[in-house]
Amino acid sequence: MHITLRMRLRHFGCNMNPEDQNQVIEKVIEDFEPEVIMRSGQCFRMTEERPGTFLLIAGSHLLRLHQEGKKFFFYCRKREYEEFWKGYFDLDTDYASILRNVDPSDNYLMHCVNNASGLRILRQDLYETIITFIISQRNNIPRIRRCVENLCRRYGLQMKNEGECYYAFPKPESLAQANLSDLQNCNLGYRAEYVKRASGQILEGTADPKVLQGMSDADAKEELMKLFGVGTKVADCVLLFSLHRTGAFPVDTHIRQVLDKHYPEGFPFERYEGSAGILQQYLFYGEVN
DNA sequence: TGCCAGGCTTCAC
DNA sequence: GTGAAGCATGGC
Repeated sequence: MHITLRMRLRHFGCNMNPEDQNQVIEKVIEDFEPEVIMRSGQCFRMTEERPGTFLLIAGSHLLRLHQEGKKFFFYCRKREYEEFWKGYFDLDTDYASILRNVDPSDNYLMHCVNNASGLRILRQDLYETIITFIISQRNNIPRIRRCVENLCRRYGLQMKNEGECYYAFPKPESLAQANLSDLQNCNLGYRAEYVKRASGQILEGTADPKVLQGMSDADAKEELMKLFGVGTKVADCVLLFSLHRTGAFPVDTHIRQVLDKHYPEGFPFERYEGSAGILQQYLFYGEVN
């Protein structure tokens, strides 16, 4: 498969500046399963084009990723891999060492961890994570994907990658100034107003990423919850999936059911201080897949 | 056809 | 501070 893409790469890259040219970056990576990540409900713009080949748009970046066992082929600029995608997928973190701390007598958690081997907590763009998880509320994942795609096609910048057109995630300016009924036409329903007003607040300086970075988890959560349409659950998702605060533990209807059924005495947060959010994601994956 | 979805804001008390 | 009501839409 990667041979075909290499040929395409040569075709499109023939007249390009080498700096702007995609390359095939080959890596052997442990504990990394793109399909599991795609189905984990963290990101909504990742698809499997064909078995083993994934297409992902994050912010204004586009990546085609091909997998052959533990060998991965990243089709992007080398610099983009180093400065963006490696961090995005959290590839410098040793997940095996984190998972070794899972209580072996906790059969359910052990099952979930083994069932979602290769899951990683992404480091997504702050604004994109805020908006996509505002859209996620009282919504199902197929419809969230459609809503986000509608939003990107309507308000995102059209980009080109070696002749291939795609839409970047919209900027706060675009969504803050958007006509409310146009936003509703993206099938956002009542969330359209949340998206518009939260975008306006972000433009005015609420939830500034530089400010959030210096805050404790609790203070950052409080700051995020100043955004219209962001409550405790969405704030926890942003803390976990964008700011990589791995102690954040979003509780939605699925996790509530898991906790009620498998942890009637309470989830052992004290054992997993600082990493409970990672385990939450394994529990979530087990529940929805 | 009806329930439910990675919940939130508003309002009454 | 707490609890109930209302909210858009489509997947299953």
